Amino acid sequence: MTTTESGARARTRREIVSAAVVALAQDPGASLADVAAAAQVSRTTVHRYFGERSELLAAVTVAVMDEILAATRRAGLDRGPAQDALARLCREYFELGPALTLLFSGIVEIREEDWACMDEDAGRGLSDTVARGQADGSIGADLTSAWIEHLLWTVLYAAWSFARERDVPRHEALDLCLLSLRKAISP
Amino acid sequence: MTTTESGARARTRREIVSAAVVALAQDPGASLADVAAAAQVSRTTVHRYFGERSELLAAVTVAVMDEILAATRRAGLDRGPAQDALARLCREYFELGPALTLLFSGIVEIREEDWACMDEDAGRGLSDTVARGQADGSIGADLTSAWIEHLLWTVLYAAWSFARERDVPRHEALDLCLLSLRKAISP
DNA sequence: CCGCAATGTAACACCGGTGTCACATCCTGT
DNA sequence: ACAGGATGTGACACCGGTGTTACATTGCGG
Repeated sequence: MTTTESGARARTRREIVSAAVVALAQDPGASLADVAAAAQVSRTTVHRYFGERSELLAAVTVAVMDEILAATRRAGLDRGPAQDALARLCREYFELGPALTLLFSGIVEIREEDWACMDEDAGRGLSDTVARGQADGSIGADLTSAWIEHLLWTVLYAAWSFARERDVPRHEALDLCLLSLRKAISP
Repeated sequence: MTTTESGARARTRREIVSAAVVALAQDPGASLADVAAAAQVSRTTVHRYFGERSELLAAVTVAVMDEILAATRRAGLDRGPAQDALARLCREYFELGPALTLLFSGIVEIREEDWACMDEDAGRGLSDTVARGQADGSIGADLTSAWIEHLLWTVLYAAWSFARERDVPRHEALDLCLLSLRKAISP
């Protein structure tokens, strides 16, 4: 019955959202027409699914949050030494690509409460891992944990943009990132 | 004779440009009306001085470049150990504030050739200092110099935004930045 | 194969930013 | 006090993005 309809609608919807992620990452001022073109869809269709621009943005935000949540889960932060866990997290986040750009450029804003909610759900988040590392001495206590979290995100984005702008191979940029980060947060 | 006229015009012009720097740093999509308001000037006046938006943007770019150039000169990169020189550079750049945001957010684009030209003029730039440090062993050779430069800018901006978003005292954010950076690029 | 859902096309009004003007006002140096 | 430059005010046309609608077309499922 509605299986088909739901299937078709859901597919188009996903198509539009993921096109929006890419388009907005490339150009923060991308118009709905741009997004529609990227999704190989009429502008009218975009409006049919999302009505207002802000609705699309909201959907994009949710999509990005889902990606982050999944990546965080894959990283398995509670396994092994804290430094290794953070390195795994970086590798996962690095693969997020455009979503990472969106998050970092502030197009997508994630509220404090949502972060907390995600941490809850992801089997403990970034902040706990940092705290764990500082507790067992594998991560330096000379830096605030808040700063370390901020630093991780920033250096991660640095690596991503480094690979994108200069055309350095991605794995190379990632290695530089991991090395720098490990040195920066070591005791 | 034209001393007065020239003086008045130059003052207003500077006022508008510096207001534009602040306004654009706060909101990348700031309208000319916003800039005019920030400069306490009529929108018409802005047009009188710059005609098109792009002209204003160009003027802003020049202003930012000048600020960077001056900051770089003040840092005196050829004095003392490379690590200290880079720390001094960070301190100077950190004080750039909104200009730093503009530069980092890509609103202001500086072409490769202009960077080179500035380095020439600033008594040797960032890249030479990194190279010097790597040559004398005070900076690790495990990281590419290109990456270290990229990292420095990024971590600097991280500290700036860290102080701005969370309301951490600026000097505190700067200290965290300098410490992280020193550790990251040490041998 | 029929029918409905999904999509496309075209046109429209609306809004905000832009760029330009004419005219009024203010301020400053002489 | 006067002349001229600098600025403000209000108005205008223009453009691009937005949101809506009516109607045509396609295509998939029953």
